Amino acid sequence: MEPGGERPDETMRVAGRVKAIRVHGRAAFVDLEDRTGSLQLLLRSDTLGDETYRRWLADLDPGDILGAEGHPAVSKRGEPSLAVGQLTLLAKAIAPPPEKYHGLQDVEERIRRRYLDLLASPETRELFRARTLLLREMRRYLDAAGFLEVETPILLPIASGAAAKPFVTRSSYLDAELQLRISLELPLKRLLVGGMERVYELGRTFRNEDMDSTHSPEFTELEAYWAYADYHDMRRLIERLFEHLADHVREWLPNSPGAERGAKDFKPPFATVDFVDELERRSGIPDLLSKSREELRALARAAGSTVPDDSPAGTFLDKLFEHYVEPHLEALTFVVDHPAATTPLAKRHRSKPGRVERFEMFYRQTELGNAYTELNDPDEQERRFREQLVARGGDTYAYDADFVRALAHGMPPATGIGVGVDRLVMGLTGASSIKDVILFPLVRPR
RNA sequence: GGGCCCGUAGCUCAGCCCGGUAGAGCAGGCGGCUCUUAACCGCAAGAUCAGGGGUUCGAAUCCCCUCGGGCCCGCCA
Repeated sequence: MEPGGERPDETMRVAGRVKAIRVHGRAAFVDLEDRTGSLQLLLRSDTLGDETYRRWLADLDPGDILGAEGHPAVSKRGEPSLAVGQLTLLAKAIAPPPEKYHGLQDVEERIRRRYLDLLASPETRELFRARTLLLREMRRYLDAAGFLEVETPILLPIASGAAAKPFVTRSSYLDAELQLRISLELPLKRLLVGGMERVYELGRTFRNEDMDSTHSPEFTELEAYWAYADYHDMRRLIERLFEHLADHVREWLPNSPGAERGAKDFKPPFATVDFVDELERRSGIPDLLSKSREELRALARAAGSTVPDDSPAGTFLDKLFEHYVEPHLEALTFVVDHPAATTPLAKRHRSKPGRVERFEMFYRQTELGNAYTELNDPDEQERRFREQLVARGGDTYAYDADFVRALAHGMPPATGIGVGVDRLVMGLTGASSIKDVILFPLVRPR
């Protein structure tokens, strides 16, 4: 069609939100936007009748949701348009939208009133769409690998499977305290005992800790458990998943420099460092595995840690690692074969004494996930839980007696992994705060 | 929990150092304009300057406290 042209024989109907109104006396342009994009409506006094034209414009505000019917046309400046014959107000915007050019800038308002952020910012809409697609792709990938998605309890008598403070609530009916889960691990391993050989859960986990750019009190975790496989198998599975997601994110966020970098960084091969060797190298401290709890505590203190004196030995090793090694883990790195004292749920290493078969993934100084060859010996599991209990201070792995009883019935040798999904989405999209990838992050009530 | 920074109209910002009683753009109102796309032109309106207290003849501005947020540290798989 030529500029100024119109097809009076064709009729089109559209609906969307008014983004901008430009009135020129007896003609007006209205930008209408929906999920597929933006279309210019052309309203003219001469075709609509002056009274109708004036009444419609008088009632029209940015943010209104309209239905429009008319003929395809091209404006004199060449913009594809709809020459409107009928206009229907579908919803009135009483409150104004954010500033039309700068959008919503205030960080707090963008989080507290996410609907306005989404309304004003296509980038925000695209990011959250990408998040959903990434989660869908993780499910597809695991489903195709023969894993079964399951749902396990969020409300539990004792939250265990990790060292963290739980949220506490109550059941009126049971007249009993309940805790919100801090991990998915123990229920999923019970399913291995029950003969479900490949399971995963993708769901919300809760930890009653401080919030910052990489910690949210409720966050999304992926955990997968795989019978008759070990942590080498798991590493191959997760590396292929990362590569798969990296290929997709570039396509879903084609204009995002953050996603461009993420896609590149999540392509294998990835660096590998041995937990103990790397810590000894970076810190200059020899023979870490032969140190007593008291010696480790003194070393952690010297490195500036303030965790309680009666924390378990593994906590001090973790603190030393966080202080000496983590700051160097910029590129995606697999840290492997941790000291046994740090990890009560992992199986002892087949050849390295004092170690477990474990890997952790780090990207930009932040842990993305954690995997083991799972401990399946009930007697040793009980001992390892009890080692945690000698320490009274700090957070420890809560003793879950029924879990030990379940292991006594035989859990197949298996590997398992936990992934911080919000952090993975951050890494793949280049987001710098966990709040940027959670639609409605927890904020202090006003 | 500690340190630093921020909070001015519905939105985006200026004014704060150096105290003199709040200014613009967008949105909203009124008027003009038949080709704009961050439309434009004119007029009028819109602000307990986050809240409270203090210093001062006078506080958005200086000081203290509180609330909310951001960043760093601590704590946290």
